[in-house]
Amino acid sequence: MPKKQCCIGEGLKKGAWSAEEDKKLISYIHDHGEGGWRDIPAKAGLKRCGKSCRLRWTNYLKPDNKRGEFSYEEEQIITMLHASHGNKWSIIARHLPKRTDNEIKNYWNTHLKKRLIDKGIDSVTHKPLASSNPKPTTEPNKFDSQEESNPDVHSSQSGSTSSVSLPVSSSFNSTMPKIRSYETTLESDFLSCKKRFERSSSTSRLLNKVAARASSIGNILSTSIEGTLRSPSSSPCHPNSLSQSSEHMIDSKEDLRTSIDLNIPEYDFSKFLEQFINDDEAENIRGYSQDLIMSDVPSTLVDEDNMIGDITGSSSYLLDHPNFMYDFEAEQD
DNA sequence: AACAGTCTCAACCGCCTCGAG
DNA sequence: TCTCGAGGCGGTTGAGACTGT
Repeated sequence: MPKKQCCIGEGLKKGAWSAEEDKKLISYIHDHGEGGWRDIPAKAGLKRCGKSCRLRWTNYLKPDNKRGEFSYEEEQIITMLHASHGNKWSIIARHLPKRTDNEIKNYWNTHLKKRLIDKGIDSVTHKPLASSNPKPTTEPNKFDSQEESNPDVHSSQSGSTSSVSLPVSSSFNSTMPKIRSYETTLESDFLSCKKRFERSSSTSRLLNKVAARASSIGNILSTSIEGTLRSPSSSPCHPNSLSQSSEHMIDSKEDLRTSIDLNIPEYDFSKFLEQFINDDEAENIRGYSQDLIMSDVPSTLVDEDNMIGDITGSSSYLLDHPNFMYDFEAEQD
């Protein structure tokens, strides 16, 4: 039997869908449900191929679809997942149930990819571009002369210049200890971040922002993963063990949310990673953290209120998805 | 106002996967 | 085991919107 070719036929229409066509398709799927796409055009009175109908429905007409601006939280998730999966848009879309892979793909290509490149990060590997410095942000950053909080970070700059980008491109691995030595012992809740901003100069506010987000994300991850480590029978890299141990550690999500451990003194995220995770995975997580930091708004536009919201948003996602890291492995397996 | 260049994103293309027979 | 076809997927295109001159 000769293979019936899709999308090739007399009088099949291409290009943008009209409102009338949309109406016919919606009406048909409402009455008969999804599936059997090959037969839908004829039954619905459309001069389109079945594939075109399916794409139109899934990408645009489906009522579940969330459209419009991507939230900061969504951007963070996409960036993190892209660091792990690359251009596997369908996998990424599964973590954002109301977004289509096509929409995510478009958003990546038109916004997020450029943003990473502008920050000096390779949009494929999610690592700092080796041979080039990040492009300066739209406005130059001015390091205050009184800035003393983190001289190490200053030393990474060229010294005399007053126009700098975030001091991360040189190497996130080497930046982490600097951030930690600056002030990563966070207090009991996110509001402590705000206190620190209030008493800091513009530059240290910027550094605080970087440190706070790195610490915050690190602590969220550690709180989730430490549950696994403390469970005597668990294997830290096994997806099931995490959920089991989480039950022991955390009575409810709300408990976790309120007791999230921001009191770990001299918290050493890098060391923590080395304890239980292989080098490649540790590298990936550093990559996620770096992306979270670097995908921020231009560094000169520090908005404390938004930042607190951003941290909370990113953290909330991780709280809601305690198996987040392990889902990657499960999917890849 | 007119034009050119750039950006966005819906839609298409072609290949791949997987289940049915 | 092989073939076929439906559906899924990622890359690419191009029309329209937007922006700058």
